[in-house]
Amino acid sequence: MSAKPRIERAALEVFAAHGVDGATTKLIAARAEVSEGAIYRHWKSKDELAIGLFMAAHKRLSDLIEAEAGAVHGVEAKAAALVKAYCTAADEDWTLFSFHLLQLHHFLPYYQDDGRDPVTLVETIIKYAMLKMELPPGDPRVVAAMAIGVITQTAQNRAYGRLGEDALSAHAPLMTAAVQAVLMAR
Amino acid sequence: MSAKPRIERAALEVFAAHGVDGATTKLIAARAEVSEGAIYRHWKSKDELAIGLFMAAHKRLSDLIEAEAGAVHGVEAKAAALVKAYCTAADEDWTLFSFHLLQLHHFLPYYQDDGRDPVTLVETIIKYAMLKMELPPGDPRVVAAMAIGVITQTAQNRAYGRLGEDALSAHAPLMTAAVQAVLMAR
DNA sequence: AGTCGGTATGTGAGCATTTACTTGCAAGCG
DNA sequence: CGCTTGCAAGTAAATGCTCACATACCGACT
Repeated sequence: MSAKPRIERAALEVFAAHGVDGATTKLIAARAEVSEGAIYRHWKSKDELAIGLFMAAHKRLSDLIEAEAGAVHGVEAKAAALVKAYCTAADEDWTLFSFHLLQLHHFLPYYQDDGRDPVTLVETIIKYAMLKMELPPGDPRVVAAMAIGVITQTAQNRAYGRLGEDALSAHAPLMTAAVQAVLMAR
Repeated sequence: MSAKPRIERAALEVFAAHGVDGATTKLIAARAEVSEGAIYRHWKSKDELAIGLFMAAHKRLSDLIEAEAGAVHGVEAKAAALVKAYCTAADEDWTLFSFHLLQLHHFLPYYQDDGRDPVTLVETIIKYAMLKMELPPGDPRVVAAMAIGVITQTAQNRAYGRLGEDALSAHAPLMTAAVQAVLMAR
């Protein structure tokens, strides 16, 4: 079988476990059962490999949020959609999702600011809902952060092994109620 | 002036910016205006330096939570106390706080499981409140994660430069209301 | 007060090792 | 054949850390 997908999987696992800087090309190659040189047939550098994987996760999550939230109306439903988007991303590829979650700050410099990242998307939804008086007023940046925090911290604790092996979606009802509560609270 | 505190400050800044693995002893020494060797007069290794700083932040935050939450009664007040504890830690030394926040997962292996970390403390408070029927039932591990997420994600976004330069405590009222809402939501 | 000696602190050149990455070669394949 | 994919061995640079040496500090003893 071709080495490229094996390398991607291996890299994902190693990056998630050790961080981008802590991961070595040797480890990735060994885990993929491939020589180190094989990596460089497909990527220019270790960082390019890492960025590619990260951006894939980033795009997937953003797309899911846009799709789910765009398909429904009203803040309550949009909150549920947000939780659903995160849970779908987490359930369909937990390694990719947790890599994105835990290594986010490593890639901040590479962020293109096109407003299509999860935080900005949620911020926009909240701003709009405030305009329509569906939400009480308040700094949308903070409200967005708090709402997302409900989900991401739960996911983080799962990644840390504090929540057992259940899928993230197992906690979706609880998270949905909490996100809705955060949005309305003031 | 003695080099040790200068090294601690420099290391904190470099670790927070580049991560533990991404930080080099050369960079730390340069920033502290000290030779590399000086570091090793006070610490056995780069990792020991990092762990020491991390544990200081960890202990400070845990102590604040225990003190603030222990001084009041009722979940509402304890929620406010939790927010206050985080804000105090963040305001009194933002560099130390953000280092702890962003590099947490690097130090998970070193965690001693004495129940005195922030998450477990909050979990215990929640369990007790549920027993006393002050809170609706639900997985305390998840509820604790969600409540803490409200605060930590806000802090993270501040660290990412998305919230301006205001102190974290500037958002305390909003966060307090949100945490209380999360606790009661179901 | 002065000076001796031991210890703590800081230097900077340098060490062994590890790191990301390259290169020459060969096999697979349409 | 021509092109892609993979390997094994290598390279130059960087990294964490050490060590011989220099200086500052500080109490004890005359």
